[in-house]
Amino acid sequence: MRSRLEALRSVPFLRTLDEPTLKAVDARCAEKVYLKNEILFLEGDPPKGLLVIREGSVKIYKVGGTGREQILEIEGPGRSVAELPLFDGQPYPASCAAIEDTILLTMPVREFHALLERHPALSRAVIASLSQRLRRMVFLVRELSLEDVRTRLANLLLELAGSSDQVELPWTHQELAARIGTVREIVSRTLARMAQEGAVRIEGRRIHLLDRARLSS
Amino acid sequence: MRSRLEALRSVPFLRTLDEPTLKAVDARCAEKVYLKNEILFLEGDPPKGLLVIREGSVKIYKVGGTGREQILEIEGPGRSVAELPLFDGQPYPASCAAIEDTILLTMPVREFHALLERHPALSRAVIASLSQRLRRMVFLVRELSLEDVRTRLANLLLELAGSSDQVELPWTHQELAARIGTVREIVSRTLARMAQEGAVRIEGRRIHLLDRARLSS
DNA sequence: TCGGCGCCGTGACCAGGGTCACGGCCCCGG
DNA sequence: CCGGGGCCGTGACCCTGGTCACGGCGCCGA
Repeated sequence: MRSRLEALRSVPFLRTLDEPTLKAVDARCAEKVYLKNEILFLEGDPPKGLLVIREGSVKIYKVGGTGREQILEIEGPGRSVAELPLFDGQPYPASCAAIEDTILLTMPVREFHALLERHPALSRAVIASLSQRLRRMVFLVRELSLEDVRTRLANLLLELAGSSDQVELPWTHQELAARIGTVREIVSRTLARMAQEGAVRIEGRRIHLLDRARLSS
Repeated sequence: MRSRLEALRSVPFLRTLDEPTLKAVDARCAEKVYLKNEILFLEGDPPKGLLVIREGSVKIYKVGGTGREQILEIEGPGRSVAELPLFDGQPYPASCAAIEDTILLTMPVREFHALLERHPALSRAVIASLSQRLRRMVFLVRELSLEDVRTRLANLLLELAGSSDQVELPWTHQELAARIGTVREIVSRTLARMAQEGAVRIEGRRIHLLDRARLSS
């Protein structure tokens, strides 16, 4: 992710804007650096503006009474986060923290609303983007409610691998666990079991998917 | 819910339309009756149009391999369902069935898209509506992942009761269970335990909330 | 070089909750 | 009036997965 402009341009719904408009927007964005583990905002906070990741990545998550953490979404460069409060004026439904050092652009709330009013095409793009998010949440609900840990982990691995037959795990077991709604130990054990069954081979942080059929069984 | 027009008018995002437009829309809507348990569409089906409930109610749900069912949403008169595919062209992410006899209005896909283009305010309202849904899903994820059955059931009861101190259960235990991601037997047992603890009193289908504090503990 | 910290693996334990089976109740239709 | 189907309550059983504890490894900075 080179320039601020590039970052803005790669946000799905901002892509609909023409170049001059984008430049104007760019000029009004503040930039801020967050260190790994630093918190961008907490559940319940009032909207801060439209946040666009220029570099790094962040997690959107909820924490429960026991301190366990459920990650809703992880976003990387060229993605925006936490638009929800912008749209409905309600506070953030979840918290957000940097999972590595991160550079963030912030577009003021009013600026974004002005854009929305002036560019009808933007609204349609926003709708598409929200639809995406909603689908992901529905998927998550389905998994949490109806699938066991083994299956959820397998699905995550398959998703991370894409069409390749190996994954370089981008996160710790802790983070994997929070993503699929369980705890570190269980991820560790489940991976071990998968390896033992011959479904995967584990080389440190790299995982080879040996038998996709067996994995998703 | 008297007339078709009233039904349309009470859909949150259609409210933004002026009366003549709404009448024109009304004229182009098909009406259909579904019997209890009849299926409106299945996960993966292509979009059928914008569906508005005139009378009755439906559930949006997912089913898992073991046949268990997770309800995502229950919608009643004056609400629309399954807009997602309309917005992003993808197939339905979940299935939908009538939980009682239901009268449904169907607005053709193209008609809705035409409306979207011609009425910018509609887009903004749609965004608000989607945001709502997204919030509900986030809430559901949080509960499924981080709360136990006792808590989820208590929350549901509190939500159903609103500010009243009693609820007339609108659904069977089976449906309650599917809503909070568990099974009939557990709901039955958990209610019994709550009663025994003095948190509620159960009179058939009617539940008195005796001790809200103890309930949400 | 050493000490500490973050991450990972594993064993032992425990409990929430899912499954199965069965019996009772209520209501409706034949 | 009876029979059956839908719904509910409950006991017995078991297993997934969460908790606790501990030890090992690798890395980095003092």
